[in-house]
Amino acid sequence: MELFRTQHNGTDMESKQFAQKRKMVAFLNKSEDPLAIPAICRRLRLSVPTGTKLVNELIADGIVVEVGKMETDNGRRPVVYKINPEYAYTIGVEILLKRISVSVFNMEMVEVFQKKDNEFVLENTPECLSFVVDFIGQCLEELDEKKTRVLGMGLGITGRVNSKTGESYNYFNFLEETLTEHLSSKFELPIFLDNDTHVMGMAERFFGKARKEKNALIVNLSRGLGMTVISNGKVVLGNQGFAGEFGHMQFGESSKLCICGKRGCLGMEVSGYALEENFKEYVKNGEKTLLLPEGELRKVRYDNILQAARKGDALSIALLHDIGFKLGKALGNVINLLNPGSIILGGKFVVASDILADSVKSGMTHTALSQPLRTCDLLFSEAGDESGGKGAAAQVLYHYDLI
Amino acid sequence: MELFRTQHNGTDMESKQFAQKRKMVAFLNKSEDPLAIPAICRRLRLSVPTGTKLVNELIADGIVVEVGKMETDNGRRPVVYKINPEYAYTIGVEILLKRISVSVFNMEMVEVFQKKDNEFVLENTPECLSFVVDFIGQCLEELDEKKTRVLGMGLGITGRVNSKTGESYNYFNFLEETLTEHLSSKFELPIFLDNDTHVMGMAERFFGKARKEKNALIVNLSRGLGMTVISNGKVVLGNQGFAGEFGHMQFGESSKLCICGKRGCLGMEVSGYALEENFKEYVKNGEKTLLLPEGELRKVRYDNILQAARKGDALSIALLHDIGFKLGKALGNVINLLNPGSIILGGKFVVASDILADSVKSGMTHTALSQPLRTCDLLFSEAGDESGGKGAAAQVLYHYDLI
DNA sequence: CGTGGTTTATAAAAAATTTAATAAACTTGC
DNA sequence: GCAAGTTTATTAAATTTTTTATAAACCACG
Repeated sequence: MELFRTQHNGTDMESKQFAQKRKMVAFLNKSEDPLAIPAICRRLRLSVPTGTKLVNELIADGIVVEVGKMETDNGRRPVVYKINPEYAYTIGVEILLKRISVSVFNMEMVEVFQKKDNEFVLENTPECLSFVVDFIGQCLEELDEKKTRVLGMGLGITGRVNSKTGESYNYFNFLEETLTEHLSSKFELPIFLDNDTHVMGMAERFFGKARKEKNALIVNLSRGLGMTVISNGKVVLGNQGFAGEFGHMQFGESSKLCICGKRGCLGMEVSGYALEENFKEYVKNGEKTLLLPEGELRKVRYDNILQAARKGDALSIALLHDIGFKLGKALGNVINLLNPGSIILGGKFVVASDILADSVKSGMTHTALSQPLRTCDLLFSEAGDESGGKGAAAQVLYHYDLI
Repeated sequence: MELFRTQHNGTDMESKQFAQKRKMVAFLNKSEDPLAIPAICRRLRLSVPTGTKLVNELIADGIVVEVGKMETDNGRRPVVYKINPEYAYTIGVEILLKRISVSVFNMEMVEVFQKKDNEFVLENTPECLSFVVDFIGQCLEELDEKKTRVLGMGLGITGRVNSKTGESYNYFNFLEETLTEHLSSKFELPIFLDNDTHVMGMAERFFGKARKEKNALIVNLSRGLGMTVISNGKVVLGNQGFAGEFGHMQFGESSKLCICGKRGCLGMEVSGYALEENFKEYVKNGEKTLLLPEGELRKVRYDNILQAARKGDALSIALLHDIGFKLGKALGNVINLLNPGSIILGGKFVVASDILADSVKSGMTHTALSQPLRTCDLLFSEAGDESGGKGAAAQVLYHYDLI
């Protein structure tokens, strides 16, 4: 832990060795496979004897473990090493409108602890904040001896967030200090904050379908619409961390008033909210659907419409196609601007990926230039609904250059 | 030169020292002010005696020069050092539709040589390519002894370019090899290729108004419309280097057919071309203007309209306002997506910056969210019309991590 | 099944770097 | 104007790192 917790900025021998060890740990943790000492030494420009010395010290500290001997084509087989998966842990907290979850991961990002509350309702009140603090605090208690080996805690919260200052604008904005400062003082851990969409994008970038992609767009299509932009392998946060407000881009033909105060926001036409609204309007106008009469119209949520579409409900499918086409057109514009290698569609809408795929692609051809479009893959996230915690925790590893 | 030309990948002493020297040179060249040995050593985690040794070797190689003693508040004044400005040179070539220019810069980016041909007309023919090759070749001859000290040549060419592979798609696309390969074989120099807009963006990023900005948009508004996106301090090239096709984003209300084969491209409404078209249409419909009857209508170029606007021609001003407003609306969308800290307007339209500023800002408020808009500055490039060479040459320095 | 070729690992010798000590240059305060 | 404090520069001693040499592990080929 000392290796990450303390800052070594001197020019003395100890600082240099700390820096080398940190680079070594970074290299080992970023590598998919265990590494041999000669390979490590080539990368770090170190002689084999010193490399061996440093690795042995890292083993003595419990940071690195020996894995075994590697199969090679010729020559003596090297002993290979990896980061001790139980050396340290990261915490990922997801605070959504109707759910809070706390996940704890080991160095291999295996979830070693999870606790969630699906009854939770996010409100911008001190009571809600102290519930959140208590909830996280309980989880920390349950961690027992692991508690002392936590590198940091990453949070993903709905709403607008300045991930650079650690401020949350929509929720818990009544504090004197920033939300990050508040949580730091409560838990005495390094805290990293971002919005739910960026956190989902991080998960996709580091563990999901954008793992090998240096330029990607990750769309979060659930009740709202957001985007994470990956350029040069890094998440684009922008000047204040507000980047990715895809749902508030003005592409639309509609003139519905958005909560942001503008008309024509894409999110008013492409989102779970829009799906609900459109569905209700069509049904009121006498359109038939498989969904009803099971539930009352006002109780229908976009999740239900997505399920109905999967079951073949014509109205739901038609509405989804419409949304997919509009989304595709908007994405085509972003393709022209950023030339991504792949676009990953995530969020609750992925359950209807079969229905969306064609309409999104069709929309993209309407606006994207053929050259950048040709090499841009449209993929659907396989991360699942509860991957937010992983992305939230990834912020911690990212900060320590371990990912 | 050896320091940059050769690759040192070993773990031996010589490679390590080469790597350290390269880092030292990078640090010195990136610094605005000359640096003292203790400051260098702190950054490179080196003891003062070794730092001194390396600096002395760099001086012996002619790479570094002593500047003098620095004023400090207390203590002995340190001797400060900088890169020898005449140690090496970079070449920047700009190949536009109606101009070719070759500039040579020293390490301080002072132009030590320039040659241009304003009669040049870019055509996708072998003849035009050999003219270009000859033109550059002549410039190299005229460099005399400096010729042996050229780090590399960067080119900015109109049209679509894959800067990663070095291919040019619109011009000189008849070659078996890539344009970069072709030029490399002709000049035996490291060659770096990108389009004119990215090259202009590079100039703005490293020497212009985006110098201290990690997240910026640089708009190239001339006869066409392009953009360079800067995120996390780096130029966003995208998967194939096509990023920045702002002019082909579909925001427009117009349905004019663009050369790309689509309708509604922003460049059909916001560009020098659009300005010309709109002007002609209005004049045909009997609108009055100060510009005519000096020239015939079909000879009017957008440059003339911009000048007329500066002189107070009501029609030209009105048309510019319209373009500015539309541009602002489109930029507002990109603000929502990327949250830039500043937007720099460059290209030929900057002569009318006074007229554009308000209308662009007004357009931006129509689409941009208030939070990201508030901290986004709208600036106008001061780089001037012939700064493309500087940006082209910057590619070389960027490649060697000297900028 | 042994010899030659290849890669890894370890131990002693050689080289390079850091540390510590000292001198030099400069400011401030009395 | 001199002593105390601060920072840079240089030199010699101590430490660390690399180099070299040697052994170990493994494959392929005859």
